[in-house]
Amino acid sequence: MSKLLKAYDRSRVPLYIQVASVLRTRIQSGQWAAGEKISTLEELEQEFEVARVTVRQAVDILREEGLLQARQGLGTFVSRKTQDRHWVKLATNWNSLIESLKGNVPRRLSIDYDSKPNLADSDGELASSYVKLRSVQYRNEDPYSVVNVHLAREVFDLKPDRFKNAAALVTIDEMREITLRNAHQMLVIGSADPEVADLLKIPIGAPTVEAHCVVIDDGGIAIYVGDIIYRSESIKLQIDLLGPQPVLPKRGRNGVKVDLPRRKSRRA
Amino acid sequence: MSKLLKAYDRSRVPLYIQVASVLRTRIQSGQWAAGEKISTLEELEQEFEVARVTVRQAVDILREEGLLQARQGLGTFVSRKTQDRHWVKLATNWNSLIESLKGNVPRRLSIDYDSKPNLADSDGELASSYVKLRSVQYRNEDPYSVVNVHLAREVFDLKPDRFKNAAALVTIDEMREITLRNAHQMLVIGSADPEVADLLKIPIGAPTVEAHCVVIDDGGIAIYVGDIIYRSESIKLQIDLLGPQPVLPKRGRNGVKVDLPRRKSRRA
DNA sequence: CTCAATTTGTTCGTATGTATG
DNA sequence: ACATACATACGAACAAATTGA
Repeated sequence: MSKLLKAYDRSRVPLYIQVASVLRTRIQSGQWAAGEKISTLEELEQEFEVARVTVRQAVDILREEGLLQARQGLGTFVSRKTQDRHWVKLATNWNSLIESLKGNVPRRLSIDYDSKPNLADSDGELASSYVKLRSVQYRNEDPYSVVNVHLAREVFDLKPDRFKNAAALVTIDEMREITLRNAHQMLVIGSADPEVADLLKIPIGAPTVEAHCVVIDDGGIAIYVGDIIYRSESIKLQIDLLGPQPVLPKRGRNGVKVDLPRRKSRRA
Repeated sequence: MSKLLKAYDRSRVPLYIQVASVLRTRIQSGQWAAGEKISTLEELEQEFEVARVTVRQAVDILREEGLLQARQGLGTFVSRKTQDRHWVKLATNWNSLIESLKGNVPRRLSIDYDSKPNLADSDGELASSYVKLRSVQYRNEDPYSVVNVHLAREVFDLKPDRFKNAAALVTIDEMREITLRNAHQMLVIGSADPEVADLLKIPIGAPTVEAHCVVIDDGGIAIYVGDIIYRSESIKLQIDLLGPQPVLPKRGRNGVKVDLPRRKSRRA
């Protein structure tokens, strides 16, 4: 029994697929550079402790993907053109979040006028009613996130047309009449259900990044609740550990007067 | 051809596994409450457009997991005791990071005295030499992260014994003689290679959160470079969008004099 | 109590995919 | 390339348990 069979039992994914993904990672991470000759079939056979045919199946997959080229009698080589992935940087503060949304064009899927969001503990209080907006975000014709937004009805009614056609947060950011008390985001790793898989063009069960984003106004009401599902492939998160700059009130030039977070309580 | 077959082609994961994970998500998300009767086999058959037996295989998996209970003639029900997962909150600032590390006991795997870390663009300059520490972090006997730390040799030599036996960042935090200029973290979603899968007790290819954490001293040298791989299951990330409090210099009571990040440049 | 409707449980046959040696 | 074994997936038929009319 191969060393991997214990792990194989855990995963249930066909062995040759597993081997393929390990090899793919080695190429994409640069562990095997472009043009380089990779281990021989025999070496791989021994390393993974699987049959020769199984290794071949794995290599075949990567050949179809264009990552590998095999030449009889010579060996298997990493293709030259290994274009690196283009990353989408997830925003970790209000300003960059708004900035990143400005260019985006959401494709609206549906609007539902009678729906309530799920709130966690520190997500403020429910508004009396919400409008639910569903859309998909694209970047170069490629879908990269599914967005489910619950917008407090009173806020939506202030600029219904604008909210229907632009990113909701950008619109909120522009509205002088709204003052924010808090805005936060909770991220977890999930996996794509059939519907999301279809929208994002990824396999069912593929890992996703699920963001639960809540904006609370000065009345303590959750006026915006966004549940956003990103395809995890192209997501990067940059976090400055030593105090990212606080959002300063001067930001008000754009209309939003932001309450500074309280210095206390956080570490209580 | 079933609606899912196109997606199936994308994923290559056995159909019944895919169906099982969708059902599992519905239960864990509370979409199907505890005690509730779920759709009949026939309905699921139609929804997923797969054969009866395939649905049954999926249900069987969840029964073995204890999530479902089936009763002939009656239906299939969600088990009462759906204990929710216990999350590990990833730290997003220095103080909470240090705090979260203090209790932890790393199990050292190896020490390598001749190894260089991979640095990204804004990761500062390389020190002349590094010590590489490899360990696994546990929480209640369960492994949850694999840690690969490169520590500047000069820093390591100041307290070699301490660094060998405690979390490196905590030790750095305690050292008066070190002043920090910058510390940041880059997160991406990856997948487990055989070695990591074995250490974290997860299937090969299971999604992981890869953190690239860099600490730069006042000389611009990357004195600490940690590549940490978390099992993604139990990771939560909480981000305050409206200005998380900056780490104040008063923190120096603990020995570390921290340079405030510069107000400029960031948005240049 | 019996009957019918509903729903899970079981089995057969067949075709294809996966993995070994 | 071949022979073997087992896993995956389909469709269909039938058996067994539960409920309510």
